[in-house]
Amino acid sequence: MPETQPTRKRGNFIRTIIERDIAQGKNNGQVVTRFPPEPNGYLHIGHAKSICLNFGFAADYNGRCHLRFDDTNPIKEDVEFIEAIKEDVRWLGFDWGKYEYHASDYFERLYQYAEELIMKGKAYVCELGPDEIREYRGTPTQPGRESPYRNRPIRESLDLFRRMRAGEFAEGTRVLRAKIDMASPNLNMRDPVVYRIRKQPHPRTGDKWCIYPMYDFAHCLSDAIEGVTHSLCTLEFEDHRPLYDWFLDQLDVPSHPQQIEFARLNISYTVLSKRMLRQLIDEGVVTGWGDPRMPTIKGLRKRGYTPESIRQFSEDVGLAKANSIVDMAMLENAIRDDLDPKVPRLMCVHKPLKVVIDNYEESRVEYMKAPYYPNDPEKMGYRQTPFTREIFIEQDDFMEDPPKKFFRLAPGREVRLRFSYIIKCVDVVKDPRTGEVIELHCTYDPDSLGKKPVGRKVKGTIHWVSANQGVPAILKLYDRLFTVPNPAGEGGNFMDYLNPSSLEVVRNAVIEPAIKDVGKPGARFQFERKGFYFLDPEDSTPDMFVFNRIVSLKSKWERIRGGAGTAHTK
RNA sequence: UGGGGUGUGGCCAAGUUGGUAAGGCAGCGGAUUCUGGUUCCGUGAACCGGGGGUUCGAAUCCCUCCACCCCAGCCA
Repeated sequence: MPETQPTRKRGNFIRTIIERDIAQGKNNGQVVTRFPPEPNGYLHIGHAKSICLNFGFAADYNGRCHLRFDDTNPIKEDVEFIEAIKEDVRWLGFDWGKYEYHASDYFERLYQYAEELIMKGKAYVCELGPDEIREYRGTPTQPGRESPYRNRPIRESLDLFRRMRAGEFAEGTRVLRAKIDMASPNLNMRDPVVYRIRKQPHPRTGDKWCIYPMYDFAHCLSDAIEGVTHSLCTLEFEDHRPLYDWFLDQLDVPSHPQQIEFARLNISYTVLSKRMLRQLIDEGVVTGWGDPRMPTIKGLRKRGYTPESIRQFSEDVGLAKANSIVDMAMLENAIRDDLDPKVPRLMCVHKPLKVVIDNYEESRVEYMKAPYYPNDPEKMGYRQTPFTREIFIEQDDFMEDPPKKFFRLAPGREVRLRFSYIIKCVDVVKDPRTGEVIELHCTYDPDSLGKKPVGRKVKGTIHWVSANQGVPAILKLYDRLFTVPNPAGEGGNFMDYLNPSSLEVVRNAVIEPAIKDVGKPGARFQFERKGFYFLDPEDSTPDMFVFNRIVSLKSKWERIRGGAGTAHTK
C-alpha cells in the first residue's frame, strides 16, 4: 500500500528498536504488529495515530499488521462498533487483509492456558469478594496480604475453575488469580485476576462462556498466538509490561512479543478521552460520535477531512514517550496542505451584501472566464462565471468607516472583483430604522478587465456572485469545540470551557452557478478567501447544497484586527 | 512517604557509539500574487529541568535535587 504512506518520515525510538531487531535477526527479521481496539466505542484521532503507527511500521518493514478486536468484556462491548471500527480503519487507507482476529476467537485456547497456569501452581481460584480482594491488595506504600485461598491444592483450583466455566457459581463469588507476589511494589503483580465470572452473553460467542479472561491475560497471549513481534501500546500500560512478560514466561507459548509503550496523542482545544467524548454526546453538545466537531474518525470524515491529511498529521506529530499536547494548528495545517493543491476554487458569498453597479446595463450579462485552480490554470480548467448589474459581495468586505489596514471596499474606495472589473463604491443605502447597511451602489471601470488599473493601485480583491444567477447554499461553519488549549487539564469541569460558537449555520450563502456542474456530493472545494469546504453527501438534498467548513484559510487580516476567536486565532 | 515513566526554543520532536543542538507547526520580516490564501526567501537569545562531577570536550556518562504524568477495576 505505498500510496497510503506519508511522504515525510522521521526517526523515533520505536523505529530504532525495530531496525535493531531486524539487524540482529530477531524474529527472523519479521515485523508483525497489531491494532487492538476494544469494540466499545468509536475510534478517534488518537487511535488513528496508533493505526498509522502499527500499519505504517508493518508496511515499512515488509511485515503485516493485524486488526484484532479486544473483546474480552461482554458487558461493555457491542458488535455495532466492530463494523464502525473496520470502516474507519479502511477509510484511513489501511488493509489488514486476512489478518482479522478477535480475542474471543481464542477463548478456548486461553482457557487451556489458564488451566496450564493452574497446573503449574501459578494460579488459583480465589473466593474473596471484590471488596475483599481490594482490601487484601494493600496500597502503593503497603504490601498486600495473601488470600486465604492462595495455597489451596492445585486439584482443588482446577476443579473449581472447571466448575466456574460450567456456570456453577454466581458472579463475583470466585475468580481465577495468578499467583505472583502480594508484596510486589507493582500493584499489577499482586496476584492479579485472570478470569472473572460474567453471566452475560458475548456478542460473538453468545452464551458459550460465562467466564471471561482479563485484558492482561488475553492480550499478551493473543499477541503470542498471532506471532506479533512488536506490541505497541500507550504509556499507562507500562506498569503492565512485567505482567505481560510474566504470563508468557510461565506458559508454553509460540512466541514472546515485545511490548513497547508510547505517549498517547493529545490535541489542544479538544478532548480525546472516550469518557469525555461520550459526555459531549450525552449532554447534547454535539449530535453524536460523527458530529463534524468531534475528533473521532467518523466526525473528521463527516467534516471533510481526508485520510491523507490525517496520516500526514500522524507523521508530523512524531512519536515519543513524553506526555504532550499537540497544537490544533498542526492538524489544521495538515488538511490545508493536503487540499490546497488538489481542490478546485469557487466563489461563495457567505453573508451577502447587495451591490448595484449603476453604470452597468440592466440586462447585460458577461461570462468571466475563471480558472478552477489559479496557481496553475490549465490544471483543472475553467468555468464561466456570470457578471451582472446586481451582485452580492461579502458583508465583511465592506466597511463604512474602515480602519487603517483595511483594503477592501469602503465609501469612495475601489476594489477588484475577482476575475472581473474594478468597482468603486459611490453610495451606501441603509435601513432607515436600524442603520444597517443593506445595499451598495458602485460604478465599474470598463477598462479594468484583465488588466491593471491605470494611474492608481487597487490593493484589494474580493469575491462576488451574480445576484440573480447565484445558487443558494447552506454552510455549516465549524470551529474548535473548546475555548482553552487544555480543557481537560484546566481544573474544574472541562464542560465549562465549551466554545459556544463551535457551529454557525449560514442559511443564505450564494455560490456561483458553476457549482451545479462540479458540485458532486462528497466533493471538496476552496471557497476563495474563505476556506476549504466539503459538500456533505448526507445533508445535501436535490435542491439544496449543504457544505461543511473543513477549515478556514489562514488570515493575516484576522490577526491584524485582533482575532475574533475563530479557527485561526488562539 | 512504594513502583513505573518523562523533562531539548511558544507547540510537537530529531539527536543510537560523548565532539560542541535537525525538521515540522506557530510567530516575525520580505518577494511573488486579480485569493490579506498558496509559493519563495529570510528570521528567531534553546542556560538541552536545576546543581555537582568525569572528560581535552557531555543534551548524550556518573551523582544529586526538582517538576510533571501513570498505577490500589472481578475495565481496556
